[in-house]
Amino acid sequence: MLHSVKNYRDTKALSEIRKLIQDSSIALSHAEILSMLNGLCDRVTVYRILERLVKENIIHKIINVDGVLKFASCNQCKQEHEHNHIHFSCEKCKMVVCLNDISPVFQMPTSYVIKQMNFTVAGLCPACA
Amino acid sequence: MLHSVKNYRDTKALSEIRKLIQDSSIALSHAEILSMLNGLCDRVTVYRILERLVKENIIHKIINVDGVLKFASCNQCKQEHEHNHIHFSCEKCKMVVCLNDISPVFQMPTSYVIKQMNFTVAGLCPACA
DNA sequence: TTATATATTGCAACTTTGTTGCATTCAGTG
DNA sequence: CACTGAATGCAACAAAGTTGCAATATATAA
Repeated sequence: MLHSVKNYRDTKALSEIRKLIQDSSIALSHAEILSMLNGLCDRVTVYRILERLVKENIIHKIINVDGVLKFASCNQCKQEHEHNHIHFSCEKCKMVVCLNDISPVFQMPTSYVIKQMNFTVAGLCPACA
Repeated sequence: MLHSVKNYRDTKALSEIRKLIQDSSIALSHAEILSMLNGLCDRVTVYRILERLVKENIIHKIINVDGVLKFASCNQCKQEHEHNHIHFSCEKCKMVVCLNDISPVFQMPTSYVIKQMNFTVAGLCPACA
């Protein structure tokens, strides 16, 4: 796991949110995390912790088809942060999952500088199909 | 161009918004469209017209990396509505453009039912690079 | 263990974005 | 011209996200 650069401190809210995301097989939204925390901390704190974890490359941000932000852990990421896999967003149960093994192949014009990618396929997940 | 199914009516706001999107080389957000209209109609009307135009397959919806919705015309779409091209989202000038010629290739597990796709690559556009 | 510096939090207030209900207005038809 | 209902504006609301600041808690040194 990549290490903190700054003097980050270990708090109950931080470790709990980190655990929630790491233990989840699907990506979680801010609202979902907040309710799972059961009042452990404030709404604003969740925003700030998620922001930190993204910055630290411990979790990554996914936008589902409804425009809702979801967060998932970066287990599959090696040294380099790799996000060029596909995310699947179920239209029925709203779950979002990383399909880490599937990397789309495409050719960008050289005039563009690529920094990040967000590939989302939406439809029905195996459970809802 | 695909035709309206319902008894839609031609209003100033509708034609103006349609023209704005059609004439723009980049995708526009609700906020951008609203300010370009210069008070021609209400905020809510813009939402409703955009919703209609998407439903009519005249424009399509893109989610940029910041989670902001953008709208672009469907010029490149043939009979069938095709959205499996890449969208580029510039981190600096925030512009979003459809790269209609670039279709990523990938293989999904058969257990998933695919209904729509959203491929966004972010970084620096040719002008900002 | 205690003291200290500062990272983190909670709260309040605010902005932005999007939605809904309803009375009014306006486009299209006979 | 009159009529029907689609479209609009307005107000009120809800959800999502941000910011400033005082209070609190964590890591480190003493």
